[in-house]
Amino acid sequence: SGLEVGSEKGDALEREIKVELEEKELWTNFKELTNEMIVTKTGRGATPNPQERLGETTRRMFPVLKVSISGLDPNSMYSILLDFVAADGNRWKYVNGEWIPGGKPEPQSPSCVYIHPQSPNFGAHWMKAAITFSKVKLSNKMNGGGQIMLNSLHKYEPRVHIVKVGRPQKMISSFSFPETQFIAVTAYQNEEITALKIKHNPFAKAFLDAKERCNSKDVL
Amino acid sequence: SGLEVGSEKGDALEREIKVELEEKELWTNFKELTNEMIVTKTGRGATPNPQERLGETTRRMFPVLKVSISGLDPNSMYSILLDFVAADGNRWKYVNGEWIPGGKPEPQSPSCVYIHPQSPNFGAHWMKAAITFSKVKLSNKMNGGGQIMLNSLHKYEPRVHIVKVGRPQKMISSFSFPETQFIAVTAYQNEEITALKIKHNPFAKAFLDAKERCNSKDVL
DNA sequence: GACCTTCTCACCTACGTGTTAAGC
DNA sequence: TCGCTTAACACGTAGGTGAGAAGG
Repeated sequence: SGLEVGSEKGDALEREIKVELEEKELWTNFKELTNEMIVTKTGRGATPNPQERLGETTRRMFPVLKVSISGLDPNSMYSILLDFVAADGNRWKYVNGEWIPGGKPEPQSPSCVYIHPQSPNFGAHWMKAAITFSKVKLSNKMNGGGQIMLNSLHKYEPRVHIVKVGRPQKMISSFSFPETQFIAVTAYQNEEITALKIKHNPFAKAFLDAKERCNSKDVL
Repeated sequence: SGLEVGSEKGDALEREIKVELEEKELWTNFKELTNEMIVTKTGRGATPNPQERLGETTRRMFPVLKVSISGLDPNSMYSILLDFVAADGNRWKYVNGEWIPGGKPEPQSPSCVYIHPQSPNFGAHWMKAAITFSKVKLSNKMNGGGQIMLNSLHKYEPRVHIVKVGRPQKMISSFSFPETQFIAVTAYQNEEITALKIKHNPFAKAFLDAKERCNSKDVL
């Protein structure tokens, strides 16, 4: 908060803003296997009629990043931002069931910023419940939309920014979460990651059911 | 803007806020037949498994209320609200293909207020594109959720409020749209209204298809 | 019976999954 | 060939329609 100069009555001079990651255990399960996130191009998923290019369905993150925030001034206005920091200077390869650094990395400019759709809002709003970034979409091509462009086979660490708005001097606090590091991929490399995604993501239920059918066949 | 006392530099002393209804022609088509909107109870729609009472799907409005706003201060913060004013003191009946006033009206307290989900936001945000109230849900029972309770068989007129936030003296401007008047019903009375809803609402496509199948049979 | 409300249903829209085969 | 990316796909989640039968 060193950027903040002066204060009006009603504002605390010094507050300690805290941002805590939710669902740490789930994230840790993924991190132990080296997490992967799918990035797609313009990224339409299912399109029955190829003529209609309406739903630009790029891929979401799974797990979804959720944080709880405390220490804001309830009556001040903030925007909450998310971006992705290159976690190291490497390009990664999956060889013989292992991720190893290799190859020249792409020049890493900082990722675009995703603005939480409830921004801007009062400190009280952001603190009353966990903040969910379920709608952020990851892409490997820049294409104007609200998507975040990442380089495939590079490692990233999600980072949350809290920006105080509505006054000349903008105070920004940033927080990142090592548990949520992942390698961007165009297709899953580690099948244990695939299995863990299917196990926990409701949208992948079709494949969970398929696996259960196989298991019950084995029993019979 | 008579409620506003004093102003800081950068704020216009007097601005004329304008709110214009979008899709006037569609609304007028409905109004000419006397528009109806379905209100349901707690309002679950399709529930494959009756055990799971998750999606509390009360009914939306159709057409959807959309407005464009001008004359706000781009850098000030506003919330946009929607409520429903009793259009008259009557209870209405549909008799022989006609709506006629009759019966004792329910005591009319003003409806709850629906806060546009993008609230609060900058004037610039609200002015850059039409504002859509697609997610407001109408109900005939009060049940805590974000739904708006209306009395069935009473006539209402949607009204939009613009509230300047973040300062002690709150300026409120209100606008209503006679074209959007409707009678709340638990089931459609006028089948011409039903037909018009099916014709224009994509979620009713199933019934549009059914009608087309009938028509092509007639031709054969 | 007449009027109004409630519930269940089939059928859509809209879109988030990993799979698989084809491209490069 | 190999490594990586793309596109079409089947199959889910999630939920918005009016229809029609059942209640009150």
